[in-house]
Amino acid sequence: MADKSKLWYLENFNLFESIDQSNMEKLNNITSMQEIKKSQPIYFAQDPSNSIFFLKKGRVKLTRTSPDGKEMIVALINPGDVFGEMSILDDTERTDYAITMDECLICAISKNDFREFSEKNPSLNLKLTKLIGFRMRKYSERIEGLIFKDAQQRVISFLLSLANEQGKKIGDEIFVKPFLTHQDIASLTACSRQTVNSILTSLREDGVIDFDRRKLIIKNNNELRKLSE
Amino acid sequence: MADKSKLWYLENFNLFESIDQSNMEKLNNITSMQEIKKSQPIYFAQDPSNSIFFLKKGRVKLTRTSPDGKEMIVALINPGDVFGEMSILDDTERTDYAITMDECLICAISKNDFREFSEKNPSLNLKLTKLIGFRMRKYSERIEGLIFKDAQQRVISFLLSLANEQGKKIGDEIFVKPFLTHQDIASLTACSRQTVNSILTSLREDGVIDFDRRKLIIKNNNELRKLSE
DNA sequence: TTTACTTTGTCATTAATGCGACAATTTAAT
DNA sequence: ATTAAATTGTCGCATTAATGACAAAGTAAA
Repeated sequence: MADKSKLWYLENFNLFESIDQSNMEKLNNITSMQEIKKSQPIYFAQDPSNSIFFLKKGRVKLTRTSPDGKEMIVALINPGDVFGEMSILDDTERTDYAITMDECLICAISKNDFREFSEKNPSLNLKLTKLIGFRMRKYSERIEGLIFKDAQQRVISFLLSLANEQGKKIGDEIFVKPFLTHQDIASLTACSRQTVNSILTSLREDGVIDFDRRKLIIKNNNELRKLSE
Repeated sequence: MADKSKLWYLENFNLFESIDQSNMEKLNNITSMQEIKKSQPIYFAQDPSNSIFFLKKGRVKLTRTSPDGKEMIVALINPGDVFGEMSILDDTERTDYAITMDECLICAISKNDFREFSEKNPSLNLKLTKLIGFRMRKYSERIEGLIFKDAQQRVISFLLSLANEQGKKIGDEIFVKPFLTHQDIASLTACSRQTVNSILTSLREDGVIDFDRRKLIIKNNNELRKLSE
């Protein structure tokens, strides 16, 4: 199931994969490529949302900030992912803030160009529809998690999805190179930094994970999965 | 802003509004109308999702249940609203459970018929896209609320949206005929029934609302709005 | 190397909310 | 009309997780 969903993702959401050569060139013309340094904003909340982005290299995080300054991470964007696609559905301003976490290579397409292009490429349209459906499902899973799960279950669910997306299986264990601070994990799972720390520590004590500043290892995937439900 | 959003809703999401007479008849042919009694299921979780529904009369609630039996209300559906439209984006099974709250008149269209029909009616397609965008925004507002707001703020936000959608303004006050139990409000706002009760009671003590079993009155909208932020 | 800054780890305290219990009230069913 | 069931109102207690504080460890900068 975990692997299946990853595969499915790759097959379905590499948005431009099935575009033929001649269209690919047209696409290239309406596209601008940019290298962006670490910790640079891509767009801000309240910006007009008139582009869709495609991340070639690096990592991006989308965040939202509460009136009193708390940060929530809406999503982590990995190479191959699309982001900012709400602009196609909706002419309202951006509600989130996009910032690079690494040096990034980002491809941008204006909303209008994209609409025009996708009208002539039905397969792209279909993929976009699937992408939107996927996003909706993600959102509703998140709502469900916030309502039904406690902090530990949410953190574990996050670890599992991280392992699924970024992990390398070595024997029974899954290795992940950590690139998120505890504060990041807290902003992703809606709890405090200290709570994240104590959850991780107690999971390590129980032997289901191991971690330090340079590695994160899922030692007992099944047990973790049980704990997350 | 509140009124604007209601108007916008009516103009944009009365999905079939701008369909012309001849197409309306075609639509009628691929549509089945059903009267359903109070407290009857329309579909269950895990059902194949192959229809879209259009509520003509009555009220429907969409719920989801946690493994240990807690209920969350995903959405309340009012006359004029579409529901089950995720089926268009997505061929997976239903994740929610739809049940009537009143005697209802419901119009159903098979997913495939709808797709076919909407291909020939670009305006419908556009509306559908807007609807999806609207749903996404709703979802992300809900996530934000769950993360940034406490129980009282969430309950108040709910009261405000209820007043906005169902309320009748009389002078400075807004009257709403209550049709939800405290437990329902709890399931909508992700807190316990007792917490809802004590929040409502304390708001009544402060004079910003009034309520009993037959009425709910928003006495001080501005104050409520302030409290919800 | 020295210094400043960020991140992690830990603890004690506090605040928010859940939960069980039970009476009072209202509504529905017979 | 009587009885049963659902809903509301109120407690006190238990639990979860936030918060503030501070030391230790690691990282970046000067």
